[in-house]
Amino acid sequence: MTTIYDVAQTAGVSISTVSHVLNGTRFVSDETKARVLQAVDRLNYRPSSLARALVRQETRTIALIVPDNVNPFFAELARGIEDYGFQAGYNVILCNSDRSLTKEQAYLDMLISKRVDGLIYMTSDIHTEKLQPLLDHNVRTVAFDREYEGFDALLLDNFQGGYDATHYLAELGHRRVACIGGPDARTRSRDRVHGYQQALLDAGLAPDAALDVTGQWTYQSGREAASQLLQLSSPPTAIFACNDAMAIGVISFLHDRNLRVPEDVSVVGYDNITLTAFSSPPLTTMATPILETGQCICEMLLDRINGQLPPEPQRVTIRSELLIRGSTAPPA
Amino acid sequence: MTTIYDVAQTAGVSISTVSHVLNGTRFVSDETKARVLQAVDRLNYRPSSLARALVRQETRTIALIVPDNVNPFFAELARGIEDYGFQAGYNVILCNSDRSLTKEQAYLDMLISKRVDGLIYMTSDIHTEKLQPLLDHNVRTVAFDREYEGFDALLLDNFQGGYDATHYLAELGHRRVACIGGPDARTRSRDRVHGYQQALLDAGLAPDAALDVTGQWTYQSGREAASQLLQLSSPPTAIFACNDAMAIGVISFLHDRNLRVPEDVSVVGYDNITLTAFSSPPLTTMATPILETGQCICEMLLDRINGQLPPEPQRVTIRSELLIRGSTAPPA
DNA sequence: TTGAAAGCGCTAACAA
DNA sequence: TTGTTAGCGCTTTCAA
Repeated sequence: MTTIYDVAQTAGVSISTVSHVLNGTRFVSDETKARVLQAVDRLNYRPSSLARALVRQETRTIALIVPDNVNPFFAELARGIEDYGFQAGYNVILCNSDRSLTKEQAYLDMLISKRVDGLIYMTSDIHTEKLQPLLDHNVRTVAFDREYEGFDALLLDNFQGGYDATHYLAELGHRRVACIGGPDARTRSRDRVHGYQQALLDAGLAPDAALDVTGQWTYQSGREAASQLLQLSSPPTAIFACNDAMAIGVISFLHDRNLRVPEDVSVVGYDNITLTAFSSPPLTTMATPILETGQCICEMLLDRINGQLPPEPQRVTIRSELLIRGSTAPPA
Repeated sequence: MTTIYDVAQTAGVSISTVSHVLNGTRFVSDETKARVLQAVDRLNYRPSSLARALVRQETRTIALIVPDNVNPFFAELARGIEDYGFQAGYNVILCNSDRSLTKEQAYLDMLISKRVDGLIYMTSDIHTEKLQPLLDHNVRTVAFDREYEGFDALLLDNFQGGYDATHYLAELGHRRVACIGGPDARTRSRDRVHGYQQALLDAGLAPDAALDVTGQWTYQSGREAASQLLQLSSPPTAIFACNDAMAIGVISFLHDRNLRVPEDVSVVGYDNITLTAFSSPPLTTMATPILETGQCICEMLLDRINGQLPPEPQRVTIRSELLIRGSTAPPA
């Protein structure tokens, strides 16, 4: 491996000169500069970010912890983050937690040791104390759709989204509106269900616990929830799934049962992942600007890292808006 | 930031002792060991992988370059890679190339500088000479679905897959079978189209250039290709899309046009991404064990890094097999 | 306009 | 059974 010493030697200068021409950190005569550059080229020299990071105390690497990068929502978010990071000269380490505390803990330890400059944290209900080491070790962290004391956060307006989706369905004339929530009872995403419940109340519709079911955010769990819902003696005419994947699962199940969407049952999703424009029928959903959200999170993190943010933790909330497509209609 | 010196000091030992108890690299008396561990704990010490990497000449970090991590196929592959890497103690840096040579080049440079131990390369037709620096700088590389001289590769049996899909359609009785290929004319994935063509020939079906169209691997391009195909004076009764996303796009278009799948048109995809089990109807596809393939690639890379592979470049080929679901039937 | 040298936080060879 | 010390490959202060 060729080092800065090799370059210095073949260029006939000192290593500090090489360093300075490479970083543009002080004036170097054109002639010496040329000799250095030529040596760099001839030796095919690539400076070691490792050594640099050790002295500069910054790695220009950030990490992203998601439950599962296959989930299209997180995939798109990751994409936005990676895009923003790339143009700013940062690399991103991808970590899947599977919502397992053990895996998260293992990753946290690895990442601190690797001295990542920052972390974007999207996942389970970790106890705040588990995050303490991040603070101690100077790993700037922004949380997504979660609030931890002392940490920046990018939030979603889940209550409003759940409310709007349900309100729309009620306006269409549906009186039996079901909701498929996520598994976690205490997280912010639960607010989508709360918004649903409130909208029902406001529309003068009696809440029915049987219509309020739970999924696992996956296609498959959407199918299962739909199955459960349709076994009811008085099944819903509209289903609001708290994310798009489950909504797609619902449509899949209805298709199997020869029920038509939206003629027999209306379906609304949440997030507006790319796929929803291409489902059959295209899905009405609470559209979130996912890519932009990813970029926004990364921007917040890099701003924090580079000291452009006020010392107190920041909170930014992103709203979703109803996007009407082919999966919804008035009840028959 | 607390260092190994701090730990040594509070434990009243030398730094080499600290290093050795942390790495288990030489015998240390139980008593000293306990003191060290206690100090580590009290100071909340995390060794710097950076410093370690500098002396050990290994970072335990690998990188993955994909065209786009949102594409479900690459997302699932990435997942398999990340899984395998994690359990082996490696982190993975995610890079999206958008099939842009410029971006790839920029990433290659960053990654070499970061001294990643290895790279998994899934993307465009880069000229082999662009990869030369990887060899020079000791970045072990395995290519996916591409062959570069001097590099390990994990390949897909694209010809056979294209053949099998088409053969199945012909057997069902279809005589007008269309194919939607990928954009790149010279890549291995093109073999799916070649397999299609051969199967047509073998079935005694006349090739028709109008039935052999091109997409961009995306949902949207699948829609567009379907639109083009259905404008034909004699449209196909079956469509083989060279990946699942395009197949989903085709179904989406047919749904818009009130054409039934499979009654009016049969559709076959390729890859078996998770989604295909939940489309309406579920998609018949050439199933590839995507997750396992990802793991297999990562295993190959780590084996190469750790010197468990023979010096000559390895080639492994993965076959896909027909998975019949609801999107195919005999022609009306 | 450039160079010498200290130091970033570790590992591991050598010594005791 | 443990300690001393020379690097790993850079950046940056101080000096010239």
